[in-house]
Amino acid sequence: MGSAQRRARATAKTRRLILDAARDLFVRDGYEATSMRAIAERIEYTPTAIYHHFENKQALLDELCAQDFRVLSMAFERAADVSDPIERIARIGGAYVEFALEHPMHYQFMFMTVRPGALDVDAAQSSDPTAHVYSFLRDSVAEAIHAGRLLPEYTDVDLVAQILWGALHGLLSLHITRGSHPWVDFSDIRQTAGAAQQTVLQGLLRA
Amino acid sequence: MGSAQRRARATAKTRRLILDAARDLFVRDGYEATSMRAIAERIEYTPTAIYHHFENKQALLDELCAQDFRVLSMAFERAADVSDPIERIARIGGAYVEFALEHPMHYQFMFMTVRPGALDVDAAQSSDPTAHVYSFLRDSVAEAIHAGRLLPEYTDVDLVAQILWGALHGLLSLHITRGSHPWVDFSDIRQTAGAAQQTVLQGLLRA
DNA sequence: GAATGACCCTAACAGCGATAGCTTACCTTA
DNA sequence: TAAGGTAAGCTATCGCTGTTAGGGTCATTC
Repeated sequence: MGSAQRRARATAKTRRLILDAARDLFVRDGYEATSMRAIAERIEYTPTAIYHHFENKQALLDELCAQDFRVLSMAFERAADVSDPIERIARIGGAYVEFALEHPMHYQFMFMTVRPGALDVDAAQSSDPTAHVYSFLRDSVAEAIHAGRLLPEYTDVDLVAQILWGALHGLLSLHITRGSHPWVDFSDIRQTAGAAQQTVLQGLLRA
Repeated sequence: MGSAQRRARATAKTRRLILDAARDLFVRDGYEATSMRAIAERIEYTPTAIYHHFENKQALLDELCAQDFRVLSMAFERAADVSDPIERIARIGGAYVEFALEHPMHYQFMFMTVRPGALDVDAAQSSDPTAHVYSFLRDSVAEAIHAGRLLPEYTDVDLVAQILWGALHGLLSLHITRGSHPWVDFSDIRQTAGAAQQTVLQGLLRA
Protein backbone atom coordinates (compact mmCIF):
# COMPACT_ATOMS: atom_id res chain seq x y z
CA MET A 1 0.00 0.00 0.00
CA GLY A 2 2.95 2.26 0.54
CA SER A 3 3.80 1.94 -3.11
CA ALA A 4 0.98 4.26 -4.15
CA GLN A 5 2.33 6.82 -1.76
CA ARG A 6 5.82 6.41 -3.15
CA ARG A 7 4.40 6.99 -6.60
CA ALA A 8 2.56 10.06 -5.45
CA ARG A 9 5.77 11.33 -3.91
CA ALA A 10 7.61 10.85 -7.18
CA THR A 11 4.92 12.73 -9.07
CA ALA A 12 5.01 15.56 -6.58
CA LYS A 13 8.77 15.67 -6.87
CA THR A 14 8.63 16.06 -10.64
CA ARG A 15 5.99 18.71 -10.24
CA ARG A 16 8.19 20.60 -7.83
CA LEU A 17 11.15 20.17 -10.15
CA ILE A 18 9.21 21.81 -12.98
CA LEU A 19 7.98 24.62 -10.76
CA ASP A 20 11.44 25.37 -9.40
CA ALA A 21 12.94 25.51 -12.87
CA ALA A 22 10.08 27.67 -14.12
CA ARG A 23 10.45 30.07 -11.21
CA ASP A 24 14.18 30.42 -11.77
CA LEU A 25 13.79 31.13 -15.46
CA PHE A 26 10.76 33.41 -15.07
CA VAL A 27 12.67 35.41 -12.48
CA ARG A 28 15.84 35.54 -14.53
CA ASP A 29 14.48 36.09 -18.02
CA GLY A 30 10.86 37.08 -17.53
CA TYR A 31 7.71 35.20 -18.35
CA GLU A 32 7.48 35.90 -22.07
CA ALA A 33 11.15 35.26 -22.70
CA THR A 34 11.01 31.88 -20.98
CA SER A 35 9.99 29.00 -23.23
CA MET A 36 8.53 25.67 -22.24
CA ARG A 37 11.44 24.13 -24.09
CA ALA A 38 13.92 26.00 -21.89
CA ILE A 39 12.17 24.87 -18.72
CA ALA A 40 12.12 21.28 -19.94
CA GLU A 41 15.76 21.35 -20.96
CA ARG A 42 16.83 22.60 -17.57
CA ILE A 43 15.30 19.60 -15.83
CA GLU A 44 16.27 17.24 -18.66
CA TYR A 45 12.75 16.38 -19.78
CA THR A 46 10.96 16.97 -23.05
CA PRO A 47 8.50 19.88 -23.18
CA THR A 48 5.62 17.44 -23.42
CA ALA A 49 6.31 16.08 -19.97
CA ILE A 50 5.45 19.47 -18.48
CA TYR A 51 2.02 19.30 -20.04
CA HIS A 52 1.39 16.16 -18.08
CA HIS A 53 1.62 18.10 -14.85
CA PHE A 54 0.32 21.48 -15.90
CA GLU A 55 -2.32 22.49 -18.38
CA ASN A 56 -0.21 25.15 -20.07
CA LYS A 57 2.41 27.81 -19.52
CA GLN A 58 -0.02 30.15 -17.80
CA ALA A 59 -0.86 27.43 -15.28
CA LEU A 60 2.79 27.36 -14.24
CA LEU A 61 2.72 31.07 -13.48
CA ASP A 62 -0.61 30.73 -11.70
CA GLU A 63 0.73 28.03 -9.42
CA LEU A 64 3.87 30.01 -8.57
CA CYS A 65 1.73 33.04 -7.88
CA ALA A 66 -0.55 31.06 -5.61
CA GLN A 67 2.48 29.97 -3.58
CA ASP A 68 3.63 33.56 -3.22
CA PHE A 69 0.20 34.72 -2.23
CA ARG A 70 0.27 32.18 0.56
CA VAL A 71 3.56 33.65 1.80
CA LEU A 72 2.16 37.16 1.67
CA SER A 73 -1.01 36.06 3.37
CA MET A 74 0.94 34.57 6.25
CA ALA A 75 2.95 37.77 6.60
CA PHE A 76 -0.30 39.72 6.76
CA GLU A 77 -1.68 37.40 9.42
CA ARG A 78 1.37 38.05 11.55
CA ALA A 79 1.18 41.79 10.96
CA ALA A 80 -2.54 42.04 11.61
CA ASP A 81 -2.30 40.72 15.15
CA VAL A 82 -3.10 44.04 16.77
CA SER A 83 -6.41 45.48 17.89
CA ASP A 84 -6.24 49.10 16.76
CA PRO A 85 -7.42 49.22 13.13
CA ILE A 86 -5.23 52.17 12.14
CA GLU A 87 -2.12 50.58 13.55
CA ARG A 88 -3.14 47.35 11.84
CA ILE A 89 -3.39 49.14 8.49
CA ALA A 90 0.06 50.61 9.02
CA ARG A 91 1.54 47.23 9.89
CA ILE A 92 -0.13 45.53 6.94
CA GLY A 93 1.38 48.20 4.74
CA GLY A 94 4.79 47.62 6.25
CA ALA A 95 4.54 43.88 5.63
CA TYR A 96 3.44 44.57 2.07
CA VAL A 97 6.47 46.76 1.42
CA GLU A 98 8.83 44.22 2.93
CA PHE A 99 7.35 41.45 0.82
CA ALA A 100 7.71 43.47 -2.38
CA LEU A 101 11.33 44.34 -1.65
CA GLU A 102 12.25 40.81 -0.61
CA HIS A 103 10.52 39.17 -3.59
CA PRO A 104 10.50 41.79 -6.34
CA MET A 105 10.14 39.27 -9.14
CA HIS A 106 7.28 37.54 -7.38
CA TYR A 107 5.69 40.89 -6.72
CA GLN A 108 5.94 41.56 -10.42
CA PHE A 109 4.07 38.36 -11.25
CA MET A 110 1.45 38.96 -8.62
CA PHE A 111 0.59 42.60 -9.13
CA MET A 112 2.32 43.98 -12.19
CA THR A 113 1.49 41.45 -14.88
CA VAL A 114 -1.47 41.83 -17.17
CA ARG A 115 -3.28 38.55 -16.84
CA PRO A 116 -5.06 37.51 -20.01
CA GLY A 117 -8.18 35.43 -20.13
CA ALA A 118 -11.68 36.14 -18.96
CA LEU A 119 -12.72 34.72 -15.63
CA ASP A 120 -15.78 33.02 -14.31
CA VAL A 121 -16.88 35.55 -11.73
CA ASP A 122 -18.03 33.12 -9.05
CA ALA A 123 -15.08 30.80 -9.40
CA ALA A 124 -12.67 33.69 -9.32
CA GLN A 125 -14.32 35.18 -6.28
CA SER A 126 -13.79 32.05 -4.25
CA SER A 127 -10.46 30.89 -5.61
CA ASP A 128 -8.40 33.92 -6.46
CA PRO A 129 -5.94 34.58 -3.66
CA THR A 130 -5.80 38.30 -4.33
CA ALA A 131 -9.27 38.60 -2.87
CA HIS A 132 -8.13 36.99 0.36
CA VAL A 133 -5.06 39.19 0.62
CA TYR A 134 -7.06 42.29 -0.24
CA SER A 135 -9.60 41.45 2.42
CA PHE A 136 -7.00 41.94 5.16
CA LEU A 137 -6.74 45.57 4.19
CA ARG A 138 -10.40 45.98 3.37
CA ASP A 139 -11.61 44.58 6.69
CA SER A 140 -9.33 46.86 8.67
CA VAL A 141 -10.49 49.87 6.69
CA ALA A 142 -14.10 48.90 7.29
CA GLU A 143 -13.41 48.64 11.01
CA ALA A 144 -11.72 52.03 11.06
CA ILE A 145 -14.64 53.65 9.26
CA HIS A 146 -17.13 51.92 11.53
CA ALA A 147 -15.25 53.13 14.59
CA GLY A 148 -15.44 56.70 13.30
CA ARG A 149 -11.71 57.10 13.01
CA LEU A 150 -11.75 58.55 9.50
CA LEU A 151 -13.01 61.88 8.25
CA PRO A 152 -16.76 61.74 7.62
CA GLU A 153 -16.44 62.08 3.85
CA TYR A 154 -14.72 58.70 3.64
CA THR A 155 -17.58 56.22 3.62
CA ASP A 156 -16.63 53.94 0.73
CA VAL A 157 -14.55 51.08 2.12
CA ASP A 158 -13.17 49.99 -1.25
CA LEU A 159 -12.26 53.50 -2.23
CA VAL A 160 -10.22 54.03 0.94
CA ALA A 161 -8.59 50.61 0.73
CA GLN A 162 -7.62 51.22 -2.86
CA ILE A 163 -6.15 54.64 -2.07
CA LEU A 164 -3.96 53.02 0.58
CA TRP A 165 -3.03 50.07 -1.61
CA GLY A 166 -2.41 52.27 -4.62
CA ALA A 167 -0.12 54.64 -2.75
CA LEU A 168 2.23 51.81 -1.80
CA HIS A 169 1.88 49.84 -5.01
CA GLY A 170 2.66 52.89 -7.09
CA LEU A 171 5.94 53.53 -5.33
CA LEU A 172 6.90 49.88 -5.23
CA SER A 173 6.16 49.20 -8.88
CA LEU A 174 7.95 52.35 -9.99
CA HIS A 175 10.88 51.30 -7.87
CA ILE A 176 10.92 47.85 -9.45
CA THR A 177 10.58 49.04 -13.03
CA ARG A 178 12.52 52.29 -12.89
CA GLY A 179 14.53 52.14 -9.70
CA SER A 180 17.79 51.64 -11.54
CA HIS A 181 17.26 54.56 -13.87
CA PRO A 182 19.11 57.73 -13.19
CA TRP A 183 16.76 60.45 -14.40
CA VAL A 184 14.64 60.39 -11.32
CA ASP A 185 16.31 60.56 -7.97
CA PHE A 186 14.64 57.71 -6.14
CA SER A 187 15.28 58.03 -2.45
CA ASP A 188 15.34 55.07 -0.12
CA ILE A 189 12.19 53.21 -0.97
CA ARG A 190 11.35 52.08 2.57
CA GLN A 191 11.53 55.64 3.80
CA THR A 192 9.48 56.92 0.88
CA ALA A 193 6.85 54.22 1.29
CA GLY A 194 6.64 54.90 5.01
CA ALA A 195 6.22 58.60 4.40
CA ALA A 196 3.60 57.93 1.73
CA GLN A 197 1.57 55.78 4.05
CA GLN A 198 1.81 58.32 6.84
CA THR A 199 0.76 61.11 4.50
CA VAL A 200 -2.26 59.21 3.23
CA LEU A 201 -3.31 58.26 6.75
CA GLN A 202 -2.88 61.86 7.83
CA GLY A 203 -5.23 62.85 5.02
CA LEU A 204 -7.75 60.20 5.96
CA LEU A 205 -7.87 60.49 9.75
CA ARG A 206 -10.13 62.63 11.83
CA ALA A 207 -7.99 65.35 13.38
CA MET B 1 11.04 68.63 -58.65
CA GLY B 2 7.61 68.26 -57.12
CA SER B 3 7.71 64.58 -57.85
CA ALA B 4 10.26 63.90 -55.12
CA GLN B 5 7.97 65.60 -52.70
CA ARG B 6 5.03 63.57 -53.90
CA ARG B 7 7.09 60.45 -53.31
CA ALA B 8 8.05 61.57 -49.84
CA ARG B 9 4.41 62.22 -49.12
CA ALA B 10 3.50 58.72 -50.23
CA THR B 11 6.18 57.20 -48.01
CA ALA B 12 5.04 59.22 -45.04
CA LYS B 13 1.47 58.16 -45.74
CA THR B 14 2.39 54.48 -45.71
CA ARG B 15 4.34 55.04 -42.54
CA ARG B 16 1.37 56.64 -40.89
CA LEU B 17 -0.87 53.87 -42.17
CA ILE B 18 1.33 51.30 -40.46
CA LEU B 19 1.51 53.26 -37.22
CA ASP B 20 -2.25 53.77 -37.09
CA ALA B 21 -2.94 50.09 -37.64
CA ALA B 22 -0.33 49.12 -35.06
CA ARG B 23 -1.77 51.49 -32.50
CA ASP B 24 -5.28 50.17 -33.00
CA LEU B 25 -4.22 46.57 -32.60
CA PHE B 26 -1.82 47.19 -29.70
CA VAL B 27 -4.57 48.99 -27.85
CA ARG B 28 -7.22 46.40 -28.66
CA ASP B 29 -5.25 43.18 -28.21
CA GLY B 30 -2.07 44.17 -26.42
CA TYR B 31 1.48 44.33 -27.67
CA GLU B 32 2.38 40.67 -27.32
CA ALA B 33 -0.87 39.44 -28.82
CA THR B 34 -0.51 41.63 -31.89
CA SER B 35 1.46 40.08 -34.71
CA MET B 36 3.26 41.83 -37.51
CA ARG B 37 1.14 39.76 -39.87
CA ALA B 38 -2.03 41.11 -38.31
CA ILE B 39 -0.83 44.69 -38.69
CA ALA B 40 0.15 44.06 -42.30
CA GLU B 41 -3.12 42.34 -43.12
CA ARG B 42 -5.13 45.23 -41.77
CA ILE B 43 -3.50 47.67 -44.19
CA GLU B 44 -3.37 45.08 -46.99
CA TYR B 45 0.41 44.81 -47.20
CA THR B 46 2.71 41.91 -46.56
CA PRO B 47 4.60 41.84 -43.26
CA THR B 48 7.84 42.52 -45.09
CA ALA B 49 6.67 45.96 -46.16
CA ILE B 50 6.57 47.06 -42.53
CA TYR B 51 10.25 46.26 -42.16
CA HIS B 52 10.96 48.76 -44.89
CA HIS B 53 9.68 51.55 -42.69
CA PHE B 54 10.56 50.27 -39.23
CA GLU B 55 13.44 48.22 -37.94
CA ASN B 56 11.28 45.78 -36.00
CA LYS B 57 8.17 45.42 -33.90
CA GLN B 58 9.71 47.17 -30.92
CA ALA B 59 10.46 50.19 -33.08
CA LEU B 60 6.76 50.50 -33.84
CA LEU B 61 5.96 50.69 -30.15
CA ASP B 62 8.86 53.08 -29.54
CA GLU B 63 7.58 55.45 -32.18
CA LEU B 64 4.04 55.35 -30.84
CA CYS B 65 5.43 55.85 -27.37
CA ALA B 66 7.42 58.88 -28.40
CA GLN B 67 4.29 60.35 -29.90
CA ASP B 68 2.43 59.75 -26.67
CA PHE B 69 5.14 61.30 -24.54
CA ARG B 70 4.77 64.37 -26.71
CA VAL B 71 1.02 64.26 -26.13
CA LEU B 72 1.49 63.89 -22.38
CA SER B 73 4.02 66.67 -22.32
CA MET B 74 1.66 68.98 -24.15
CA ALA B 75 -1.19 68.05 -21.85
CA PHE B 76 1.03 68.90 -18.89
CA GLU B 77 1.94 72.22 -20.43
CA ARG B 78 -1.72 73.08 -20.82
CA ALA B 79 -2.53 71.88 -17.29
CA ALA B 80 0.38 73.73 -15.73
CA ASP B 81 -0.78 77.09 -16.99
CA VAL B 82 -1.89 78.28 -13.58
CA SER B 83 0.03 80.21 -10.96
CA ASP B 84 -0.95 78.47 -7.72
CA PRO B 85 1.46 75.52 -7.29
CA ILE B 86 -1.02 73.34 -5.41
CA GLU B 87 -3.68 73.80 -8.03
CA ARG B 88 -1.04 73.14 -10.68
CA ILE B 89 -0.13 69.85 -9.02
CA ALA B 90 -3.78 68.85 -8.94
CA ARG B 91 -4.24 69.70 -12.61
CA ILE B 92 -1.09 67.88 -13.64
CA GLY B 93 -2.43 64.85 -11.79
CA GLY B 94 -5.75 65.11 -13.59
CA ALA B 95 -4.01 65.29 -16.96
CA TYR B 96 -1.89 62.30 -16.00
CA VAL B 97 -4.95 60.22 -15.15
CA GLU B 98 -6.69 61.16 -18.38
CA PHE B 99 -3.63 60.27 -20.39
CA ALA B 100 -3.31 56.85 -18.73
CA LEU B 101 -6.94 56.01 -19.38
CA GLU B 102 -6.82 57.17 -22.98
CA HIS B 103 -3.57 55.36 -23.79
CA PRO B 104 -3.43 52.37 -21.47
CA MET B 105 -1.15 50.34 -23.72
CA HIS B 106 1.35 53.10 -24.03
CA TYR B 107 1.06 53.94 -20.38
CA GLN B 108 2.04 50.35 -19.79
CA PHE B 109 5.07 50.62 -21.96
CA MET B 110 6.06 54.02 -20.60
CA PHE B 111 5.70 53.36 -16.90
CA MET B 112 4.95 49.71 -16.22
CA THR B 113 7.55 47.82 -18.22
CA VAL B 114 10.92 46.77 -16.93
CA ARG B 115 13.31 48.15 -19.51
CA PRO B 116 16.41 46.05 -19.94
CA GLY B 117 19.76 47.48 -20.82
CA ALA B 118 21.89 49.77 -18.76
CA LEU B 119 21.81 53.44 -19.56
CA ASP B 120 24.45 56.02 -20.08
CA VAL B 121 23.54 58.46 -17.36
CA ASP B 122 24.21 61.63 -19.30
CA ALA B 123 22.56 60.43 -22.46
CA ALA B 124 19.52 59.27 -20.56
CA GLN B 125 19.26 62.53 -18.65
CA SER B 126 19.04 64.53 -21.84
CA SER B 127 17.13 62.16 -24.07
CA ASP B 128 14.73 60.22 -21.90
CA PRO B 129 11.38 61.93 -22.08
CA THR B 130 10.38 60.68 -18.65
CA ALA B 131 12.75 63.15 -17.05
CA HIS B 132 11.11 66.04 -18.85
CA VAL B 133 7.64 64.87 -17.89
CA TYR B 134 8.67 64.25 -14.27
CA SER B 135 10.12 67.73 -14.02
CA PHE B 136 6.66 69.26 -14.47
CA LEU B 137 5.60 67.67 -11.20
CA ARG B 138 8.92 68.13 -9.45
CA ASP B 139 9.14 71.84 -10.22
CA SER B 140 5.65 72.48 -8.91
CA VAL B 141 6.38 70.57 -5.72
CA ALA B 142 9.58 72.55 -5.23
CA GLU B 143 7.63 75.76 -5.65
CA ALA B 144 4.98 74.63 -3.14
CA ILE B 145 7.64 73.76 -0.59
CA HIS B 146 9.47 77.02 -1.18
CA ALA B 147 6.26 78.96 -0.71
CA GLY B 148 5.72 77.25 2.65
CA ARG B 149 2.50 75.60 1.58
CA LEU B 150 3.38 72.14 2.88
CA LEU B 151 3.78 70.89 6.41
CA PRO B 152 7.28 71.66 7.68
CA GLU B 153 8.36 68.02 7.82
CA TYR B 154 8.13 67.79 4.03
CA THR B 155 11.42 69.22 2.82
CA ASP B 156 12.54 66.60 0.29
CA VAL B 157 11.21 67.60 -3.13
CA ASP B 158 11.70 64.20 -4.74
CA LEU B 159 10.10 62.41 -1.83
CA VAL B 160 6.95 64.51 -2.07
CA ALA B 161 6.84 64.31 -5.86
CA GLN B 162 7.18 60.55 -5.71
CA ILE B 163 4.46 60.21 -3.10
CA LEU B 164 2.12 62.13 -5.39
CA TRP B 165 3.19 60.30 -8.52
CA GLY B 166 3.08 56.94 -6.78
CA ALA B 167 -0.42 57.45 -5.44
CA LEU B 168 -1.80 57.97 -8.94
CA HIS B 169 0.44 55.47 -10.68
CA GLY B 170 -0.48 52.76 -8.19
CA LEU B 171 -4.19 53.12 -8.84
CA LEU B 172 -3.76 53.46 -12.58
CA SER B 173 -1.48 50.50 -12.98
CA LEU B 174 -3.66 48.32 -10.79
CA HIS B 175 -6.61 49.38 -12.88
CA ILE B 176 -4.81 48.51 -16.09
CA THR B 177 -3.53 45.13 -14.95
CA ARG B 178 -6.42 44.03 -12.76
CA GLY B 179 -9.31 46.29 -13.68
CA SER B 180 -11.14 43.62 -15.60
CA HIS B 181 -11.02 41.18 -12.73
CA PRO B 182 -14.02 40.80 -10.54
CA TRP B 183 -12.65 39.89 -7.13
CA VAL B 184 -11.84 43.40 -6.15
CA ASP B 185 -14.58 45.94 -6.50
CA PHE B 186 -12.81 48.65 -8.42
CA SER B 187 -14.89 51.77 -8.30
CA ASP B 188 -14.78 54.36 -11.02
CA ILE B 189 -11.12 54.95 -11.50
CA ARG B 190 -11.39 58.69 -12.18
CA GLN B 191 -13.25 59.18 -8.94
CA THR B 192 -10.83 57.02 -7.00
CA ALA B 193 -7.80 58.77 -8.44
CA GLY B 194 -9.30 62.16 -7.69
CA ALA B 195 -10.02 61.15 -4.11
CA ALA B 196 -6.52 59.72 -3.75
CA GLN B 197 -4.93 62.93 -4.90
CA GLN B 198 -7.08 64.99 -2.62
CA THR B 199 -6.27 62.75 0.33
CA VAL B 200 -2.54 62.95 -0.27
CA LEU B 201 -2.67 66.73 -0.67
CA GLN B 202 -4.72 66.96 2.51
CA GLY B 203 -1.98 65.05 4.28
CA LEU B 204 0.74 67.24 2.81
CA LEU B 205 -0.70 70.70 3.20
CA ARG B 206 -0.35 73.06 6.09
CA ALA B 207 -3.71 73.29 7.86
C1' DG C 1 18.82 54.90 -72.67
C1' DA C 2 21.14 52.81 -68.69
C1' DA C 3 21.56 52.77 -63.88
C1' DT C 4 20.04 53.62 -59.30
C1' DG C 5 17.27 53.06 -55.45
C1' DA C 6 12.74 52.98 -53.03
C1' DC C 7 9.20 49.87 -52.26
C1' DC C 8 6.93 45.74 -52.03
C1' DC C 9 6.72 40.92 -53.04
C1' DT C 10 7.42 35.50 -52.37
C1' DA C 11 9.62 32.12 -49.81
C1' DA C 12 11.83 30.66 -46.06
C1' DC C 13 14.22 30.44 -41.38
C1' DA C 14 14.28 29.21 -36.45
C1' DG C 15 11.70 29.19 -32.55
C1' DC C 16 7.24 29.33 -30.08
C1' DG C 17 2.98 26.92 -27.38
C1' DA C 18 0.49 23.11 -27.84
C1' DT C 19 -1.40 18.40 -29.32
C1' DA C 20 -1.93 13.56 -31.28
C1' DG C 21 -0.56 9.21 -30.69
C1' DC C 22 2.75 5.79 -29.16
C1' DT C 23 5.61 3.28 -25.55
C1' DT C 24 6.93 2.04 -21.08
C1' DA C 25 6.41 1.09 -16.29
C1' DC C 26 3.76 0.30 -12.62
C1' DC C 27 -0.49 -0.73 -9.80
C1' DT C 28 -4.82 -3.08 -9.13
C1' DT C 29 -7.85 -6.70 -9.69
C1' DA C 30 -9.63 -11.38 -11.08
C1' DT D 1 0.05 -14.98 -12.18
C1' DA D 2 -2.25 -12.83 -16.19
C1' DA D 3 -5.21 -8.95 -17.70
C1' DG D 4 -6.55 -4.44 -17.65
C1' DG D 5 -5.95 0.27 -16.46
C1' DT D 6 -3.41 4.42 -15.73
C1' DA D 7 0.37 7.72 -15.19
C1' DA D 8 4.27 9.65 -17.35
C1' DG D 9 7.29 9.95 -20.49
C1' DC D 10 8.53 10.02 -25.66
C1' DT D 11 8.59 11.44 -31.10
C1' DA D 12 6.61 13.96 -34.58
C1' DT D 13 3.93 17.50 -35.97
C1' DC D 14 0.69 21.58 -36.26
C1' DG D 15 -0.05 26.44 -36.92
C1' DC D 16 1.68 30.32 -35.25
C1' DT D 17 5.47 34.06 -34.33
C1' DG D 18 9.30 37.83 -35.63
C1' DT D 19 12.44 38.37 -39.02
C1' DT D 20 15.37 38.04 -43.33
C1' DA D 21 17.29 36.80 -48.02
C1' DG D 22 16.61 37.64 -52.56
C1' DG D 23 13.94 39.00 -56.56
C1' DG D 24 10.90 42.09 -59.28
C1' DT D 25 8.83 46.62 -60.60
C1' DC D 26 8.79 51.28 -61.44
C1' DA D 27 9.88 56.25 -61.02
C1' DT D 28 13.92 59.17 -60.81
C1' DT D 29 18.46 60.43 -62.17
C1' DC D 30 22.79 60.63 -64.80
